[in-house]
Amino acid sequence: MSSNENRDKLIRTASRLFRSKGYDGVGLKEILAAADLPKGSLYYHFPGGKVELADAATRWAGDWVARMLGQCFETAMCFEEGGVKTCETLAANAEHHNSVPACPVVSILQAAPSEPALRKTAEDIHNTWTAGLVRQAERFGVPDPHAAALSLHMRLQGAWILAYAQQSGAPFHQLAAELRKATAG
Amino acid sequence: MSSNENRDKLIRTASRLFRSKGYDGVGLKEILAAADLPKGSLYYHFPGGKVELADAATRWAGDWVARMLGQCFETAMCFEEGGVKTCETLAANAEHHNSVPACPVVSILQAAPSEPALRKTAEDIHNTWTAGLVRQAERFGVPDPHAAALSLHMRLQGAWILAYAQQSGAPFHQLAAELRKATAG
DNA sequence: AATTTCCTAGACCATTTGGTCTATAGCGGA
DNA sequence: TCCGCTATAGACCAAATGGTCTAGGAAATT
Repeated sequence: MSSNENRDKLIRTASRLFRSKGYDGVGLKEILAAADLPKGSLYYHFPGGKVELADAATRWAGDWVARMLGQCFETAMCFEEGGVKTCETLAANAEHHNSVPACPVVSILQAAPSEPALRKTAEDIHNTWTAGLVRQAERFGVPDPHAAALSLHMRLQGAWILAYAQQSGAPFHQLAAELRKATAG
Repeated sequence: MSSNENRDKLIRTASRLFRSKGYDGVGLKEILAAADLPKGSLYYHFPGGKVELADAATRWAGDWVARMLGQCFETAMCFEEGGVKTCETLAANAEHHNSVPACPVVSILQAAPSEPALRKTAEDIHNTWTAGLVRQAERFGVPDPHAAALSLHMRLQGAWILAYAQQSGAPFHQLAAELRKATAG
C-alpha cells in the first residue's frame, strides 16, 4: 500500500515546483516527471486534478509554516524575538537549499482569479498564520496584538518577496536586524 | 501612423492582465483579444514575443511606480510621511478600480526561472525603486538611509501582497497607520 | 483458488499555447 | 500613377496543456 507514499510524493513535488515557478508556470507533465509517477496516479489521488493537487500542496506547505512559526515563538522571550527567529529559520532554509522558494500562498495567488478554490485556500492559510501571530502577541502582552500580528505578517511577506526576487536570504537578515533594534531600542 | 498608439495599447493591456493573473496565467490570445489587435501587430512591435512584451509592460508599470514614489516624497515633510502618502495612493487606486493588481514586478517574478530576461528586468526595477528611496531618506537626513529604504520597500511589498490576496486596500491603510505612529512616537 | 479492492500505467482527446509566415491595406513621396 | 514603407490581418504549425478512459498488476480477503 504505497498509496499514501505516492500521494505524499505528489504533494511534496508539486509544492516544490509551484513555489519555484508558480501555479501556471508548472505543467502536470513536469510534476509527474519529477515525481516519477503516471497520470493515473495523480487523478486517482486527486480527482479534482491540478487545482486539487495545488490546494493540497499549498495547505501542506502552509501548515509547515504555521508549525515553524509556533516553534519560533515558543522558544522566544518576547514577540520581536519570535519574528527574529522566524527570519533566521527562513534564511537558514534558503542558504541550506541554495535557493529561495516563494511563500506557498504567493505561488498560487496569481491563479486565484481563474480558480476561486485557490483564492479560498490562500485566504484560509493567511488567516491561520495571522491568528497564530495574534495569539503569540497576546501571550507576550503586546499592547495592540492585532496590529502587531498584521505588522509582522506584512513584513515577513515583504522580506519573502524580496528574498525570492534576489534568490538570497539577505532580506530575512535585514528584517531580523530591524526587529532586534526594536527590542533593544 | 497609429503605430505608437497600438504599441502602447498592447503594453497597457498586457500590464493590466499580467498584474491580474501573472505572466504564465495570461495567453497571447487573451491579450490580443483585450487589445482588439491581431497577432501580426504584436510580433511587429515586439519581435521577441511574449517575453519582450512582458518586459516592456513591466518596465512601463515600474516607471509609473517610481514616478509615483517621487511625487509622494516630494510633497512630504519627512521620510515616514512619504511612505504614508505612497500607501494612500496605492489604496486610493485600489478603491477607485475596485480591484488590486499585483505589484508589476511580482507578476513576472514567477516566470524568472524560465525566462532569465525577466529576472533581470525585475532586478532593475527593484534597484531603481530602492535607489529612489535611499535618495529620499538621505534628503530627509534619516540616520541609516540604506536600511530605512530597504525597510520601507519591504513593508510596501508585504502590504501589496496582502492587499492583492484580499483584493482590498486595507493592508495599505494598516501600513500607513503604522508609519504615522512612528512619526508621532 | 477466486474475487475484490486499490492503485498504477499510459494511450488518447480536444483545446490552447507561443510563434512563423505570407498577403495586403493604407499612405506619403516620387 | 506607381512605388515603397509601415503596420495590420490572420491562416497555419508543432508542441504542450489539462483531462478522460480503459486495461492491468499486486495484494488482501474470501
